[in-house]
Amino acid sequence: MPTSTFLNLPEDKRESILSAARKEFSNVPYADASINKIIKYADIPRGSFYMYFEDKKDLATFLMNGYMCHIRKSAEHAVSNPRGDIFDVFLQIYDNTAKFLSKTADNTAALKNIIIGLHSEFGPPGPLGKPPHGKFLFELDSEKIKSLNRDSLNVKSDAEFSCLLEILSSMLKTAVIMTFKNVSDAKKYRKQLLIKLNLIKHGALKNNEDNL
Amino acid sequence: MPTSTFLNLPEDKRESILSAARKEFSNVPYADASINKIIKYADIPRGSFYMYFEDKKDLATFLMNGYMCHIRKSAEHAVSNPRGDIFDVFLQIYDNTAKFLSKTADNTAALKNIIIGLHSEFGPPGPLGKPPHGKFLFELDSEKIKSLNRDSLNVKSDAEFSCLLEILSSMLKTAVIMTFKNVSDAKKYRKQLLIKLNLIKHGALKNNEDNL
DNA sequence: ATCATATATGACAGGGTGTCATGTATCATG
DNA sequence: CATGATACATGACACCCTGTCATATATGAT
Repeated sequence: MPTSTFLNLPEDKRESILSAARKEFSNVPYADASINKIIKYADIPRGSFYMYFEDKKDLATFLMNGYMCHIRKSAEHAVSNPRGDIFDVFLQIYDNTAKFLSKTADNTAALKNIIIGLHSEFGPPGPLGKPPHGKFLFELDSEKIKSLNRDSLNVKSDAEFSCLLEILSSMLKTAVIMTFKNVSDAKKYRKQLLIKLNLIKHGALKNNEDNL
Repeated sequence: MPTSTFLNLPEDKRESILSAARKEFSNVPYADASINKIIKYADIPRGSFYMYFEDKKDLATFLMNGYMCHIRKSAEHAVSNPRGDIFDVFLQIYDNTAKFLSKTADNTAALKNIIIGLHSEFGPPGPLGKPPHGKFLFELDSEKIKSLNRDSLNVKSDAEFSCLLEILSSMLKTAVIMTFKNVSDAKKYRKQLLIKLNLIKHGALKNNEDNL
């Protein structure tokens, strides 16, 4: 988290710093983005940066959260107010994300690099809601998601349910990351996600009559 | 790939460099491992390193391939000579890996850090056999794996089969990475993999009578 | 008016990477 | 053997980065 000092900065200065950061993160992959460049772009002294942020990851996470705010909210909404089954929830989340991406196509470069960079740093998907260093992307509230209706599911234990969630999470994550890498192929990735969901569906559902 | 110059080095010198590298990779996470340290440990001049390797990743990949040689071979064997269904192949690969890990528990630290580090760099699982920067872990020969018997599977198209493979790959990868992070919990991760395989199995199989 | 507290600043220490000009060995060949 | 080409070795160098800290300045409370 940025310090309160940063958050209390006059808006124009704050924005100019964030803008500089977006510029740098747009230009180069996350690992290569340098604080040096950012402070040059923003024309602030080195010390100030460390007055405001802990390090690069702190800044990047903050930027990402800003970007992802809407997406996350709609994801949480999808979880809290499920229209269909649990599979549909994950598809909905994907759709919301893809929609957001195509809408704000201009400023996506920075987000893309941050997402991909942080995705690497955060490592492979851990237990839901407990990623290594705080929330990332769609590590949804495990309480809410665990309270979802399981009646139609062919899972006998919590362990099985957790595994199912991990599978779904991982599918979603892959689809989202791929979409970030190549927004123009969103349809393709949605299709793949759909296929995957269907594959897992017919194992996770008690009844095997349902199609698509 | 290391240069031929490196490969033609007298064995003791070569080994001492690799040993130095293993030491460094054991000590710190991949991102923090430094060429500087390695050349100090190996007592070779800076220039020599770059005569032998392109960069850190080059060296790390080489080391990993050495480590993974057996595992990969047994994985390929499992693919070429499937005992059971395709799900069993992936389970077999996991078992081989876990076995190898518990056997060579001493020198695993370096391998662990490299695997986890490179896993991050290589990013999320791509299409089988076409990872971003060459083969990593279990990116199996897509030709061989695509020629596996699909009769008992409920997949109608190549696209569906590919998706299934991606799911299985991703499950396996997660299990392996987790096992690397915490070898002592291998049993737990195997159990989870088994549950996941079962979940996907009952959707991917035409007949839904089979248990476990 | 005074003092404590918050904020700003940039020089600095410490570390890292990749390159390159300059050596030194090796080896084929006239 | 002499000579020139080719491969290998070396470490100083240029350049980049990060995080800290002593010092300076503003802010605000008493």
